[in-house]
Amino acid sequence: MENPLAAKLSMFADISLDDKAALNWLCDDVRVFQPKCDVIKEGDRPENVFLLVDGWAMRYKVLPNGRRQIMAYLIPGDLCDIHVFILKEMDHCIGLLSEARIAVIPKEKMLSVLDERPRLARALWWSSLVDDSVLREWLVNMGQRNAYDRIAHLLAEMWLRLSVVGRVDGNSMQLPLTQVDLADTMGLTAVHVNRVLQQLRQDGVIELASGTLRIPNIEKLMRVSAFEPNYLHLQPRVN
Amino acid sequence: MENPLAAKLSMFADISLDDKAALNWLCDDVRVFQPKCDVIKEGDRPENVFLLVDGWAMRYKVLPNGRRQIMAYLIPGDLCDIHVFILKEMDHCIGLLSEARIAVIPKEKMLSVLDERPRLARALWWSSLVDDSVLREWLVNMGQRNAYDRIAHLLAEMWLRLSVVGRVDGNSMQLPLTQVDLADTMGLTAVHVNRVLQQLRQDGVIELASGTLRIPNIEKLMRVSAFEPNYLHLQPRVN
DNA sequence: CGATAGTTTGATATCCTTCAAAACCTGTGG
DNA sequence: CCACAGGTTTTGAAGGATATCAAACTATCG
Repeated sequence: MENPLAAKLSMFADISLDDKAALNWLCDDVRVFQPKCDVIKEGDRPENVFLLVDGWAMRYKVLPNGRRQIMAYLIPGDLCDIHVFILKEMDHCIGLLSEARIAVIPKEKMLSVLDERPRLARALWWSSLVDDSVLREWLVNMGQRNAYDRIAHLLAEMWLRLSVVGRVDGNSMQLPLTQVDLADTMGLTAVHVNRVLQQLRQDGVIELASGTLRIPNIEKLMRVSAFEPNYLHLQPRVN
Repeated sequence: MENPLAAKLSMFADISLDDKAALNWLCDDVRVFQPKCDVIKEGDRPENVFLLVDGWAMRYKVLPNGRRQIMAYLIPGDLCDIHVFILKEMDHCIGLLSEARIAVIPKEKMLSVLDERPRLARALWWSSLVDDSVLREWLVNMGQRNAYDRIAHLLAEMWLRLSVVGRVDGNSMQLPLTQVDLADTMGLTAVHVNRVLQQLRQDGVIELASGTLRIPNIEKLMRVSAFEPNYLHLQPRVN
């Protein structure tokens, strides 16, 4: 399968064969991690950059009172901050939602590629600006949408992001999230997430069971969530 | 008054006199803008970077249904994305909350400084990573805290950020926000913000009137909001 | 096949919203 | 210097979305 980062970056720029080779070189140390383990912990001072090659991860934070907020999902092709090592220490954790294959990239290696391949550097810049944009949209989601629209919006976003990296198969995709995960993402309780999901199923918007999400009608999902894809900055609009 | 960006960056690294001169050179085109006007609009393709020298601005988005979400406050020393021009178009607006003095920096100028002053480039990198971190914390705030804690937390954050750039005078600061602004920031209604502010006043946590916020006891504010300043990455802890 | 994680259900509580109106500012023009 | 206009803050009453608690049900996996 193609390098998912190359797939994503080619939404922004033409990635040459040389660039692809450089990306593959970055990914020459791929390790397998078990689900539920933390790749980076709050307080760490990371010396490497991680590139998720396969599987799902999340950024999250646990408050003193025990509540957890998930702040981002990382999917194949996502880098965990190209420049983390600038900060003195991590202010949040990155944990795995599924088994994952992760490329471990020493910072020197990352920096050398950024240095020698300006076109790639620019594309990676674009990618991290898009990550910021996604984060802002999550804030909008939490602040301005009710539970139903909020969950629908998240599912639509993940569907689009996954399709860019070839992880959508027809009208279904893997969704390795429990209802508790969804709750901690959306600022809701698991109980309420459960009821909303039932509603979404009843309305024929989604089919969700045993880790597989089927979207019978993407337009409908987009419509009910008032989804505006511009914030994903996929200029050749997906779909 | 000192360049507020230099003040902020020196929280991260020693900024040399040369670096300061470079920063001042970046800021040689300062323009005055009136409150409530938009500096950048959704859909724009900005060719300049803006540095807020004085006043308050906000990032915000207006949904199709008319609801507004404020996603960040910009205060003196804040850049509106050092690399916006990489994106094809803006996905949100930047509007002014007060009269403001803004340095307009052509992208070439910005890029040349990043190129020639690696230490400064690194410090600006740090700054934009901190901005991301703040955004993530806002998500935590929305998702996991109730209205009272949420507002207290925001006020604590702004107090710290403003003190870094010398905008806190003793135990008071300017807060050019209406209760509607606060509501659109926190995902609450203005009515509820009003009642929570009354509660905060009653509890002796804040004094807020006519655009001035007084915090009689910072420790108390930090305590009630369970404020953990690590996400601001001010290594020599302020206070 | 029992243990454990995840999902579903019901009943009740609460936080926050909605709507509507009054009171209060602040600036402006007469 | 007053009056008026528009934005902002405050108040009250009532409704709704989501939380909380507790228990049952259902998968999944060694």
